[in-house]
Amino acid sequence: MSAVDKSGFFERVYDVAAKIPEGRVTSYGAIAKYLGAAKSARMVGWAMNASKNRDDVPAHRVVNRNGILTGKSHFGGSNAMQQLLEAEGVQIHELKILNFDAIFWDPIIELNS
DNA sequence: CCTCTGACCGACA
DNA sequence: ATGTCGGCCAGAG
Repeated sequence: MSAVDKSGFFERVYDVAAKIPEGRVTSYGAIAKYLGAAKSARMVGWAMNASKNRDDVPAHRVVNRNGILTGKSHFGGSNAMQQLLEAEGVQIHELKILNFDAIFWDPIIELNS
């Protein structure tokens, strides 16, 4: 199996986030739970912060469990995060994903099938 | 080396 | 239903 080569929490987060299909979104807790550390959801978000060094990690597709673009503030200061998601066909209203339940991409389900 | 904080989530009162 | 607290890992001062 690929990935998990670098014994690091961040590397695993990058690996999962990089597999998020276009037009789909997931939550920090979902990734953390998939990694077996649901309580480390904060760390996932923080890993996203470091993901700025990784071009393969679409942090804009990762939101909180409310479907709100919490990390938007970290996305360069503007609503670039929402713009990116809308560009992929994700309907958002005031940083809130409308059909969040419909486009939600769960790594536990998708990667486990 | 020690301390604090951080893009969250779930439990409890 | 609303507010508060703990927890997890890693990096910066």
